[in-house]
Amino acid sequence: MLLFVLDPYFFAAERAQEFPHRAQFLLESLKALHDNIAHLGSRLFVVAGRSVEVVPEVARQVGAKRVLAQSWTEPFGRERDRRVGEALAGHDVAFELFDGETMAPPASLRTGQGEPFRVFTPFSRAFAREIRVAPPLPAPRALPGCDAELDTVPIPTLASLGIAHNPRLVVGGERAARQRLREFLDGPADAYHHDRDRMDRPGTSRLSADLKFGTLSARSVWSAVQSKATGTEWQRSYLNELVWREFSHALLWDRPSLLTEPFRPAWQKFPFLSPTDPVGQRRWQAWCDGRTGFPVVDASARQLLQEGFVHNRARMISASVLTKDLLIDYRRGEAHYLHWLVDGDWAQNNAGWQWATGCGCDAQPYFRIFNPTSQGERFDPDGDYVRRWVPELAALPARWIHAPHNAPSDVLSKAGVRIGTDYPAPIVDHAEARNLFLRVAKTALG
DNA sequence: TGAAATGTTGGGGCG
DNA sequence: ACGCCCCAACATTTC
Repeated sequence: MLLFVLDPYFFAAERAQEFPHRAQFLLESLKALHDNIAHLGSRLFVVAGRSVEVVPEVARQVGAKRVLAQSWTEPFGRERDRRVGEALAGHDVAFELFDGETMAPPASLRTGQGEPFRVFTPFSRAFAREIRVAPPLPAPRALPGCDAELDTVPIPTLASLGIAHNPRLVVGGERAARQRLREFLDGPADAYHHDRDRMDRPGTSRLSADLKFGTLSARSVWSAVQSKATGTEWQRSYLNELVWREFSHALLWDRPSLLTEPFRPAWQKFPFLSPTDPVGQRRWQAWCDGRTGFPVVDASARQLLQEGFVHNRARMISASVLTKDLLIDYRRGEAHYLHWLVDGDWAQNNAGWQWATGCGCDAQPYFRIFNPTSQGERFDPDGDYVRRWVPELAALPARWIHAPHNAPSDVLSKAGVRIGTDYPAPIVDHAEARNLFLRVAKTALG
């Protein structure tokens, strides 16, 4: 029989509004799983409660001799797995964990000194040298049934959680995931290496939520890409991103404290603006709402709220602006992203934010500061990404769309944009903010 | 998986 | 023809 536990640790009904997009994706995926296995001779049993209590209880009720589960690698999932195993052992039930969240177990690779890697490039070399990614297992042809009367719950509806359905999210479930993979491989894949940074093009695979929830395993994606091509540039480039994902999971596995503390100790006392600082509050609100006056940043903020997804390049630019231009603690941005992202994953999200801030493992140096205008001009050259998410700027020509406050007044009036009324002036002057950050960082980081 | 400041070079306008 | 200057284009250094 197939059991899914709605554990309040990651799915508390009364707190589901804190992760509305992931709740939607998860429930859709559960429903799809339920429907997809109907012909296998059993069904999906959903129970609610703490895994450490309900799993042994279900095992007792059905007389199970063994329980199989995929391990979770982030700290609390890991602890949960440990406790469930302990509880089951007390009932003489075998507990077999298998890996699947990552392509190789997160502690697989070590440096010559036996230490966890701190730098991506050597990690990726070791991965290429030592890891043979196993092809995914075939789907089961049948599932053993279950006669016991179990205390199951129906798959919750979004409405019962007080969440409105968002039609703009990627659709959950394995079938939808496989279709996304197919569309990527048949479409933008072979231009991936040069289109992946283009915020205005559908150049990426959009599989992040599938990888997070397991509607597609990283191994499935790896194998599909491997069998599609050999030695091409797009393939190398894409597989490299999967190795980055692997690296991020490994980092958190070895250093659970990363969820609360920066990797680089020098950053622990970095003088970000206090959450109670009125200037900081204004900046924070503007960044969240998408009205900083930096079009790409505002586009990404609105895409996040509406689609639960942000293009990776836009994530990096927005993180750079929040931490460096606005001097706001990366952990607040990290939490905001985790709230809204459909692909919100503790390991990936944390690694991304620490990297962009410059406080992480193998992060970019603190003085590498993105210019939101020139980034926009480079990676959204026609301005279509901005036009899509910041419609009040849609009539501006590409020449000015990334710096509307600098546009000549006749251009602005022709486009129907009044700076300060229809669209804000930049909340900070980037050049000044950059200099200030460099000074602050130099002092704080030595 | 930066950007800005600074340095170098070379073409062309001009006295 | 020549030197001078300007500046674009590119390279290097710095943060």
